[in-house]
Amino acid sequence: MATADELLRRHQLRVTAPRVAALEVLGERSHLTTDEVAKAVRERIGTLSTQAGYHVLEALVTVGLVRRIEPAGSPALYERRVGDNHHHLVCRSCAMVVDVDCHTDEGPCVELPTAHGFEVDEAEVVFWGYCPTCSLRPQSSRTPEENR
Amino acid sequence: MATADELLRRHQLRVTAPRVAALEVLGERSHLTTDEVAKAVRERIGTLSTQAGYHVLEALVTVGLVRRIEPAGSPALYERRVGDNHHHLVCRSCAMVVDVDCHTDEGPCVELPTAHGFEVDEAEVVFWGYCPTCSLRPQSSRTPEENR
DNA sequence: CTTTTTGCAAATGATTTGCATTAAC
DNA sequence: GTTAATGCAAATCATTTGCAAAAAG
Repeated sequence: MATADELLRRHQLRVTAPRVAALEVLGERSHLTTDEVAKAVRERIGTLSTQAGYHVLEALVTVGLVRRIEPAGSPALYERRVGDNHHHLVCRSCAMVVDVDCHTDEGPCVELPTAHGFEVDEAEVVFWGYCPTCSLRPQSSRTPEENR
Repeated sequence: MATADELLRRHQLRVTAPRVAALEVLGERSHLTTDEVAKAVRERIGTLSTQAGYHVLEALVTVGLVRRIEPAGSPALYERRVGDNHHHLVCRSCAMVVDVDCHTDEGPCVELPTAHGFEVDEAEVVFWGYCPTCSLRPQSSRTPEENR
């Protein structure tokens, strides 16, 4: 796998400590909020303002190095897996997010609607339910972090 | 079709003017924001506070009379079509939302993942793209309201 | 040295919460 | 008369914006 530096250069982004650290953090853990990324980056490089956290992630999302997912009701989450069209399983109780691969050998697992004259470029699939732990104790007060 | 009064009673909700009006409004127009619903309700019954608008919609969503959809980056939208597992086409440019029926005679159009121990109860599918108008003039500044 | 990125502060916008008042049952 | 719904105010939380300072190329 390419280093963070190479990835950034390849996408015409200046190589800065916050960006490198953010890419590395997201390479290790997935489905992190802006805040969680910023915190982890701070642990690596010392400081990072909240706003810089937003800027960094925005830049990475724009060039396609990072994917932003925004499950209803929670802050945006970021992940490194991009372009493989995987989907997400979200727990209604603790907001834990799990990746789900799209297992259909014969093309995409959802057919893109051609009607309505829309130019569709992405299908976003979110499966809502309860994770194993929350199924057992539904009024769980665990935080998503505990599950990641 | 049942009247708003009947629907509310059936779901053990007190029959109040704001709730009746909200149901009626959503029976006529779909994909409205809290604000748009509140405005339309005011036109029917005189006044309604913003907060009451949130309360009313929350109550209707909770009993399943109304569905809330939350496309990334925009405020929540509400619709009366519930339980038919239809999906949404969202324009990246003007945020217009269009319903898409799920055309698969042999069961649901997306297979629910059984792995990971999740109890999945809903599959939410959002198709992102550009509506016909925005495909032609991509930097469109039209508002979603113009399209609904 | 030029352009981009970061840091700081303030603003925005949707939504939630607490509590008194009012209306439904 | 009880309980639930509404109205009002204030608070919260994620995110955006504007601009000056710092760092990358």
